[in-house]
Amino acid sequence: MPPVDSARERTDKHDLILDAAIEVFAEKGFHHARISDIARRAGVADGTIYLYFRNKDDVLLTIFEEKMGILIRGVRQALQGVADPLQKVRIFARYHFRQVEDHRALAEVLQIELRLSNKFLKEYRPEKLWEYLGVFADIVREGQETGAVRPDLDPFVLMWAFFGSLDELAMQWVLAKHRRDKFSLEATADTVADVFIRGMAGSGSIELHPVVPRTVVES
Amino acid sequence: MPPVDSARERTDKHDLILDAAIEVFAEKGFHHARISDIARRAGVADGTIYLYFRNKDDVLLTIFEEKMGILIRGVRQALQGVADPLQKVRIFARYHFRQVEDHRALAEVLQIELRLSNKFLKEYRPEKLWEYLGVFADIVREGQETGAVRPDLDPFVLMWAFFGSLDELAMQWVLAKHRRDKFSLEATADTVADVFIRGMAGSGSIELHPVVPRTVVES
Amino acid sequence: MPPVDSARERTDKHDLILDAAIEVFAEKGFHHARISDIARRAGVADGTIYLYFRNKDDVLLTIFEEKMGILIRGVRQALQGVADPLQKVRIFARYHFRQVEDHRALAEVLQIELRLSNKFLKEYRPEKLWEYLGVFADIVREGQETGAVRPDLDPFVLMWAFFGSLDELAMQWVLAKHRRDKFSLEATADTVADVFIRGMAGSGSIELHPVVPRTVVES
Amino acid sequence: MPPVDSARERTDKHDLILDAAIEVFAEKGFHHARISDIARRAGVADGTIYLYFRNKDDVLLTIFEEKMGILIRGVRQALQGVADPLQKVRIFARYHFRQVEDHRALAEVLQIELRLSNKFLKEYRPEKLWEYLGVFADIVREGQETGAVRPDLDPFVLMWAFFGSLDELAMQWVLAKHRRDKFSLEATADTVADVFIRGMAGSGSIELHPVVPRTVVES
DNA sequence: AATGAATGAGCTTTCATTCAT
DNA sequence: AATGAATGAAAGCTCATTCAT
Repeated sequence: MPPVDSARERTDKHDLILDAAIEVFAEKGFHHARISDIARRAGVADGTIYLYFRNKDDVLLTIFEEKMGILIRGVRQALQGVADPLQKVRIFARYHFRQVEDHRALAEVLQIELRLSNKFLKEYRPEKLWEYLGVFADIVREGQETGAVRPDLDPFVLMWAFFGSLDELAMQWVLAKHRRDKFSLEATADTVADVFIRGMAGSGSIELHPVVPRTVVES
Repeated sequence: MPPVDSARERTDKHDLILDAAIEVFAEKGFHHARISDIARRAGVADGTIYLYFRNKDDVLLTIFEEKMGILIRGVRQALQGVADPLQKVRIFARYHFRQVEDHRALAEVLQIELRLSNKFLKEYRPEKLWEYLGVFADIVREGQETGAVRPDLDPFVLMWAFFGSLDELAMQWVLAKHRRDKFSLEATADTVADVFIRGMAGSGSIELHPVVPRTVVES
Repeated sequence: MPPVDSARERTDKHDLILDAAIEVFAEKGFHHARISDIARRAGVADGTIYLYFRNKDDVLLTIFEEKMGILIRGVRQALQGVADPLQKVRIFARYHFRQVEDHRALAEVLQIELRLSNKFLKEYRPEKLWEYLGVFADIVREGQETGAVRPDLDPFVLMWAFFGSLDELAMQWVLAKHRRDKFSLEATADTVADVFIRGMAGSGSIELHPVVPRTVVES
Repeated sequence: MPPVDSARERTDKHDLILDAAIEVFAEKGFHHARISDIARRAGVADGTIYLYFRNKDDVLLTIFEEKMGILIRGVRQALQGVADPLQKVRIFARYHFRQVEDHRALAEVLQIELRLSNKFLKEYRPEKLWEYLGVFADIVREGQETGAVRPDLDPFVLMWAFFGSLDELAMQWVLAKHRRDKFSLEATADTVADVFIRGMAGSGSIELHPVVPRTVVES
């Protein structure tokens, strides 16, 4: 993920609080993090947090919204100038894991703590996530138009399957911190990309594996 | 999923409480479910729950342990007699989604509520999950020995990638209940299986294995 | 007011808490009384209060409800066997002030603290108060039927005027505790009764003061 | 009530704030009214209020002090030129209720919100109220000197009894706004006056004083 | 084994008030 | 005089857990 605030004043309370919250959430977990912990870390009073955010949930959700925005801009930029859809898949995977690796605390919050929030999972519509994944879905659709991607694959299903793989591996990588068995995210990115690229590829692109007709499966 | 415990009486307090808990957790969420809710639903006193479980977390974890045990036995049985590793992948996917579809309340608890428990994500070692996924990792290893699966793929990475796909799609399917846009898990199983089978397959291996009819899975 | 619990166990938590609350409310005021103050005084845990009452307001309202019930039964009993409506007015006044005098803490709560509760003044319908005052309104109506009370007086207005007088004097007597100028409630009862009896009396009963026709006033 | 402050500019912050406060207190209640609400309504900054008033309580108390001052001057003026003490009682009652009727928001604040303030009831000495009621007590004493009022009545007791009646009825009238059963304060004034006049009158005094037409009061 | 009344720790949020500008 | 961003104290209520019966 790109630097959160490349050249702005560090005293802006909004950012100050969010950055403190990311650290505290990553350390203690959302549920166990007290507002006063965040306030102390940010160097402001408890009440100040409520001048910038509605409540504790809002702090978490804002982290999600703002950081996802950055993520979306980042992945679009990384894909710029790349023509081959399958190549884009690899870039997407690498980009995703790179962000996780470069922003561990943030990744931990996004990967784990966000999911601990009832509000997030059940009430909130994570449109920013959909937008992020929409970038991938567009790659699929584009590939299907050029014949690079098999036309029988549902972009919606493929999108969640791809994200599920990235997300689960990122989760395991983050959790590995608490255990002792870290693994390389970089190699993982290529493995996942390889599998999906071969799995998605249209007949014209990977000659070795003819497509099994879908109807057979559904017999 | 098979009957939870075919050989034992259904009035056994242990099972009575777990079944009540699954319903309550699915309805109100783990956090908002009160012990007294579970007790009332199970027809026992609050204190009785503590005769069978250490605490609220333990109830959730026990659901996980016991249900995963059933899942593991079930998937092994579904794979029995199947020789082709790639075919096994398809069966695994179908089996997984079939369980989600047939046990919605349980799936909701396993998919969503389980992740709301700090204990589960950070402190607990979900060995039953590893055992379940180990079945898949073994398929990969086996396939690599016979040449059906590309030897350059890390079974560990592949395992989490595959599970991530299944899990994320199951999550979206469960969450779709709260929204209005359900989709077919059956077709989804085949799409995911297709992508992974092609992605994993060693050269020239795909044509060899005709699809096993679905009835086998459901036996 | 009659003894709250003439011959019952003092360990009943409900009464224990209410009695403690009356004392604490009288001492510190409703707003400044903390639930933990009441709990400590009653010798129970904070949470126990919530087993018997919905919240702090409910404790105050229950005091009102229960004590007013006793007050109503008491005033009815005091009026039993008295035939003359004007005599009943005197008995009502004396009874009211006697209760205030005998139950200072309770009177203070009912007089002062109850009125500090927004809920009570704006949202709550104090039906028990209406029932208590209804006893007085019935005296008026009865007197109007026998000719003892002027027929042109609205019982509703008279009821609130009479209660206002009693209440304000009781308030001043209670507040006098905080100042230094106590006065006799007994003599006060007779003064108020005298004024209202003469003011209410029909022409047949107090010959000296012919009624000024109401129409003149409204000219 | 006469114009609040005829000789001074209406943009004076002091008055601006008080007028805003009366409205806000009447609408939301003293307790739920926030300083920022008053500030916004008055068109000033929060901090500005503290340049004119010590604190929130002081705002309420100042409303009381200033408005009571006006009330005192008003009632004295209404009584000017009236000789008969019993007639004065009627004028007092009419004047009091007329003020309540003409200044609902203010009446609501004085009737209800003022009593919600602990400070007012327990710590504050409402000398302005005493001065207002002193006008009534003086009427009583004066009447006792001329024989128009029974000499055995304690002016202090009578004063609180009379005020209690007025106040309670005004309270019921104000509260009736929240319910649906308004009643006429005008007729009520005469009823209360009638009762007290007869109740206070010395022998043979009543016939002497014809009722003064209402227009005098409204002059 | 079962009960369920009792416990009491735990924490978000509000808002009157301050004070640097 | 005026501002308004920042402060931080303060407490009601819930509910997992216990334990006497």
